[in-house]
Amino acid sequence: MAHWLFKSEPSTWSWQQQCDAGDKGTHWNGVRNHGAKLNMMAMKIGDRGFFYHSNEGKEIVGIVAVIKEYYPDHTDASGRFGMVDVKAVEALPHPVTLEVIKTDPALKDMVLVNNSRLSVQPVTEAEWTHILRMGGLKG
DNA sequence: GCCAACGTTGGC
DNA sequence: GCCAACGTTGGC
Repeated sequence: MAHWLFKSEPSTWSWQQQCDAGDKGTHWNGVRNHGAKLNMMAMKIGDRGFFYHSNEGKEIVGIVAVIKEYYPDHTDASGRFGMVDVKAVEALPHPVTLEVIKTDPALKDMVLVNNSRLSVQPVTEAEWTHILRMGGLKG
């Protein structure tokens, strides 16, 4: 199972809103970047991803699951981009901040550190388990 | 609010 | 198909 990181500005779409959407989940629409698109196309149902708040907070606040694989984004007039559906799984008891991530040698190769503008990113198994423990889960 | 980094657009 | 110009993102 692959792991991912979804970025969102809380003022546009927050973790709280994701939680309020419940098990039905929501469309992760609005992605207009080919790198992010390729990552979404690689997602399978059941894959997990971190939910990261950009600009405000700048921290990983929760975990989402992919519940629908890549399909066309009806909000994209050009028809070139698609989206997946995700639902909230659980919150991190201790959100992991960008500041902490940047100072941790084990996480120095994270895409979040090296290409912070990419809105949907892959996360390695090592990074995933490391951050889960830092966040207070499974550890 | 500023600005660097990056992606996209469009003229050639 | 190249590349300059432009717009957007997101950390600071």
